[in-house]
Amino acid sequence: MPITLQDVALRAGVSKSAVSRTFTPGASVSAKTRAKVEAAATELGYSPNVLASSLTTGRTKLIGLISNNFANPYFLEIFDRFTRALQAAELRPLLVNLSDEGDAERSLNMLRQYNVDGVIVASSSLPPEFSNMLQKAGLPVVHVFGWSSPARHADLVSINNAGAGRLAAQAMIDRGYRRVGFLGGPRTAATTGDRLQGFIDGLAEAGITPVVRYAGAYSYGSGRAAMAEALTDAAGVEAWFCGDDVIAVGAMDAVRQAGKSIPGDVGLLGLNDMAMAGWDHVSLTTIRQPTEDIVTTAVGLIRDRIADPDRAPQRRLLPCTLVERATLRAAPTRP
Amino acid sequence: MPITLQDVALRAGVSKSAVSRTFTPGASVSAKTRAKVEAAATELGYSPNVLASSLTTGRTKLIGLISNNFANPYFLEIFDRFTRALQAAELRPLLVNLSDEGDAERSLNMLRQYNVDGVIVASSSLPPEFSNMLQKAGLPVVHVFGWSSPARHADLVSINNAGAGRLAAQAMIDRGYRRVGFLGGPRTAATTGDRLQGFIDGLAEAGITPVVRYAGAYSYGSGRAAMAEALTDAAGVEAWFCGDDVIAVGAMDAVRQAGKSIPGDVGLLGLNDMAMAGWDHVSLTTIRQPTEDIVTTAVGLIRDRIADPDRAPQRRLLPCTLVERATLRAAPTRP
DNA sequence: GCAGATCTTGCAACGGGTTGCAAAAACCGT
DNA sequence: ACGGTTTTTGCAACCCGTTGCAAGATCTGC
Repeated sequence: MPITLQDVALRAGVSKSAVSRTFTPGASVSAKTRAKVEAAATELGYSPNVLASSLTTGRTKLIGLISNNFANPYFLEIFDRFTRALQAAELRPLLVNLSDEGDAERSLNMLRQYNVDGVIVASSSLPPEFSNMLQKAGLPVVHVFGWSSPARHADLVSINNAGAGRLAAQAMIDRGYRRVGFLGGPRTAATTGDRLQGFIDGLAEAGITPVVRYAGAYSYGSGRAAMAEALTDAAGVEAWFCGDDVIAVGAMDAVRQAGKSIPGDVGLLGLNDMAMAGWDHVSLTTIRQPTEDIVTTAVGLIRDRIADPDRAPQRRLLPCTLVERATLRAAPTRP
Repeated sequence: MPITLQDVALRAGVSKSAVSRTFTPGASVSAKTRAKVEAAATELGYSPNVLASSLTTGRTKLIGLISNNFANPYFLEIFDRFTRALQAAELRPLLVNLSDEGDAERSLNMLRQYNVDGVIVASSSLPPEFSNMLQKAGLPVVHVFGWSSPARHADLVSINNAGAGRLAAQAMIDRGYRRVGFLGGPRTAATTGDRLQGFIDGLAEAGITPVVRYAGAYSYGSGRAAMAEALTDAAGVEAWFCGDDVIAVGAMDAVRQAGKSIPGDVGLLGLNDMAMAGWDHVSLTTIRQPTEDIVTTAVGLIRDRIADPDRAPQRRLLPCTLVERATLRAAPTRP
């Protein structure tokens, strides 16, 4: 049923090789043959079978896009951008949902079965070991949205999490908050520790030590539950730096549920700047990740690494900025 | 570098065929050979190359998952469920972002190049013609979340949109609303018309004719803008049936922005019941799509159609239910 | 117009599997 | 132990392209 190289060759009255070469950029074909082949090809509606060609070339142009953050609206934006960026680079995302534990082995297997050219691990909560495992298995991988300092195997694109923590600390200090809390993402997430450390360091300059709590997952429910607990548990805290916007939104509801006002009674600072953070009723003051940059950088890195699998692990840390909205009280304007 | 069938055959001291057959369910291999092969395979860490086998079998176990709804948080849930359901069926989602127009042709081409076994079009705003085009090109396709009555080519899984419209009408009537509006999704979306028709029909029984407005897209911004306009434009409306939850959330903010209360001054009814609809500060009264059912049904259909490409187009319409929350006033309890 | 250099082109082998077919092996009943 | 079945097995061709190689065609310069 589908048109093959053979069919086109026959129709154009040339050999298979000639047809193959017309579709291979940089191969040697005369203008005459090329014309004949192209005519025949469009006539027949032929498009080469990538998978068959991958057998000999070893390239499938398939990129595994792995994540386990399917409860965090921010990741819809991530997927949107990644799919576009990959498509623009003529690459195809094979989406892998790693929400269910224990699939790591099977996923690796799968990715090898499909001969993916590379893997993008887009997750803040998958352990670096996972990326390293893939990398060791010979797959080019770039890890996005995670970072644990010692890991030096897979390529990495991330924000400077410690820097973001310090930025958050500065925002708190500028606004005169003294009793401050950190409501991190999952304790196991590589990023959480870095953010906390930066936060602690930044606050230390003002002689402040933050209260520390964790949400169990990057989700509304976890943020809400964690904050509900923290409100009785650590009642005196004036403002919380949340490890993620969706956690912050959950926290926000817990605060309101408790009858307190934002930012009057409790201040909240998020991280990500997902679209929803800008919605009127959310208006979350937050630290923006340069999502677009992160994505294009990641796609660039994966292409580079595919081209040269042996080069040293790369690391790109992109800067964040504070986005002022309505969940922290205003900073006093300086004269 | 990667282990091949050949390697395993050599190691196990059998022919390639024997190895191939041990990995083909239902093929004829003796227990003895199978044991030898399996031992050799695990020893070498072999897993068959799906792509190579697809050459002869014609099956890639790749499913194109196409959408253009990347601004609607509901679709993160959709992707989550689809990826899981497909993975559970040993199928792999090749994610295609069709947000940019004009890619239809290229996408078809791509899907053919990758020899996908089938396509799931998960979109309420892609025209049925798109699915039909794929179907005509010989790809098994099931269209999810859309429905236009006359289309009878691709398989379809959807809710009964007209029914949902009537359900919405009934909800309005039950609560004593008389001046009612419909704030649909994009005018071009297949579903919008059906929902409106059902809504109109349902209201007609009570002698009510709704005001009709449309949002330009399934997004917060579109819902907000459309409602902002409608508030001056159609000021007397007491309650709106919104074509989608995210539109309803946008509308909600527009209403509040205008200084009106919900549901006091303006009632809102959504459709989907995405996770966010249940968040405290949203608490959207909405019509629930049985998402899980829809997804498993769709995956079932695509498997069936792959098995039998020539069977008549199927259509599965699943029932919706009303989820009572806080954006419509309470219905008077009947004695 | 010709020898030599440069392009094009087709052949055939290859990549990693699958599968029809016939030969070999294991089974059966007596 | 033997003929007849039923299974199991290996061979070789095939799936759809790619690519090294050598032969054929074209182009150079003189």
